[in-house]
Order: sequence, then structure tokens, then C-alpha cells
Amino acid sequence: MDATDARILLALAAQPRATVVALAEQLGLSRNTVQARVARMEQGGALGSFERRIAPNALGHPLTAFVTARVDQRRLAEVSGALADIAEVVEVFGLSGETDLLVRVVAADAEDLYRIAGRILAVPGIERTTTALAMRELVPHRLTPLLRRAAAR
Amino acid sequence: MDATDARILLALAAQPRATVVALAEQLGLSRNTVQARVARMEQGGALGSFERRIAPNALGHPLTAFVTARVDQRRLAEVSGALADIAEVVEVFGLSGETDLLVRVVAADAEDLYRIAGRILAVPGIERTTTALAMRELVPHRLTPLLRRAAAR
DNA sequence: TCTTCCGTTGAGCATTCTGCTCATGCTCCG
DNA sequence: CGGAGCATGAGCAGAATGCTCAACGGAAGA
Repeated sequence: MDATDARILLALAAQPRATVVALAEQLGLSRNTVQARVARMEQGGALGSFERRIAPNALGHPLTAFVTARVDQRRLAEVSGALADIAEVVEVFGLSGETDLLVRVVAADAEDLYRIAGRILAVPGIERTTTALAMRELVPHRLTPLLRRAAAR
Repeated sequence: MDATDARILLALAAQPRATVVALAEQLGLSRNTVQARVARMEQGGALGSFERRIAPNALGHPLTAFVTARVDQRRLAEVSGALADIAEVVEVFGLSGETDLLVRVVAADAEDLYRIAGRILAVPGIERTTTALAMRELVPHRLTPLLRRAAAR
């Protein structure tokens, strides 16, 4: 990924529906170049799945919560699998430090969240959990600043 | 968002580059319908920004860390602004419970992370922080299970 | 310095998609 | 019953896509 790629991504971030042709003339590149680079980025995994763009909100799950957990390390694989079986579990990280797991969860409402938290706690191998509700998205997910820096070079 | 929308999103998740025509015939819907629904979803904010699809990894930031922080609540707006000024800060949530803030950070390497953590701690209004490195992505971000459920209806 | 390799570019071409409009039919609801 | 809202099929002009080719230039390496 070089600066040109970053510039393409920036333009794409501004207008997701932009066609290759539009990007090309906007960036002063040839259509072929843009096409090749976009293809390369998709191939090379620089672009994650489309799912990331879907707002859980729109699926009727306006609540986000983070569950931190301590786990019996030896049963990590098992725990991980069990968590993956819960639909509302959107993302799980293995962490360094005090807590072993960070589980990102979405829920339809408070009661739903309660149910899900319970289900997580019930997973064999999970020892302790703490649930924190995301009350506000102070900085919504973004990569533009980093992209800008990469594009500057 | 009804079941049909969910089905469209599922198909789109499987093949992000799929054209409207392809989706239509794959789902047994008319081209017009799919076009209208996709447009409606983009309009209605069901689809987040394109940035979400970009892997920080590809931008030279393979490390992810979560910084939790306690804040002087009265200076929350100020803190939020200062965090937004840090390019490596990818996402910030205001939480309920013990810790007030969850800051998602990406970094180029360990040293970079150290520097960023320091910068966060230096933000006026932030009282205490804990940094946890994401060592593994046990469940990569996904929404498919929820989508499937929504599509089933 | 010369050569090779790689990415960019412009061109061209057939095929396909898009954006838009219109009329029709269906279902839900007042 | 009448209307609103949505899905559908058709049609059309313009644009984009996918692909290939040849030429060019710069950078790395012999």
C-alpha cells in the first residue's frame, strides 16, 4: 500500500459508490491504474468484508456493549468457539493484561443485553465477566486521519 | 430493514463487488427492487462509511490495542476532541460502569503504541488509563449471524 | 552504462450495468 | 371502496466494466 493507494481509498471513503472512472479522473490517474490498484487491494486483503459497513442499528440492534472476561486459558479455543455461536457477539479479541477477552456485543434492548450477557457468562471456561454498555460513540469508527497521513507521502 | 433487505445484505457480504443485476437474479427479485432497496439503505444510514472496510493492517498498523480510561466527566467534550486529534485513535466509546472511556487504537509497532498511549494519558481531563494489547482476533468482526436471522423472517 | 522488470498510460472493443421513467398489479389499511 | 406503498417488467440512452495491446518511463541490478 503506497500513497497512491491511500489516495484512492480516501476518495472511496468520501464516495463509496464512486465508479472507477470517476475516481481516476478525480485523482488524475488513468482508469487502468485505478482499476488495477483497487483489484490488487481487494485481492491482497487490504479491504475487509462488506459486513463491516452494515450498521447493527439497522438490524434492530441499537445497543452496543463490551464484555470483558477472564478465561481458563487452557480452554480458550473452546470458549472462542462458544462465543462465536452467539449471534449477537460481533467481535472478540484476546487481550494482554488483566482481562483475557474483550467481547463486543450488540443487542436489541436492555433485556436482550441481559440475556446475552448471561449466555456469555454461562460459557464453560469463562470465569468472570464485566459488562459495560456503550452509552455514546464519542469518536465513530474512522481511518481517514491515518489515510490522510499515508496519502501525504 | 425487513427480511428482504437482510437477504440483499447477505448476498452483498458474500460478494461485495456484485452488481445489482447479479444480486437481483440471485435473489429472484427484480432489478428495480434491488436497486431501490440498496439506495434506500444507503440513504437511511443502514450502511456505514466505506472506511470500515479498510484494514489498518494494510496501512502499516498491524497492532490493535484497547485503552480504557477514567475521565473528569465535566471535561468529557474536551477529552473527546483531544482524542479525535490523534490519528491512531480509531474509535472511542463512552461507557457505563467503572471505566468511562474505551479507546480503540492502532499502531505500527510496540514503540508506536507506547508513544500513542502516552499521548492519550497526557490528554487533560484523563485521569487514569489501562492499555491492553489485542493479541488475537478470536472472532473477527462479523454480522452474518444476525443477518441470517433477520433474513429468515 | 546498458538491460530488464514493473507499473502507468492511452486506446479500443464488446458486453453489461446504471439511472431513470412509466404503467401495471398486488396487498395492507383506513 | 379508495388510496398508499411497494414490487415488477419493460424500455432506453448513456456510461462503466473487463480485457487486451503496445508504448513509455523510471528504478533496480548486472
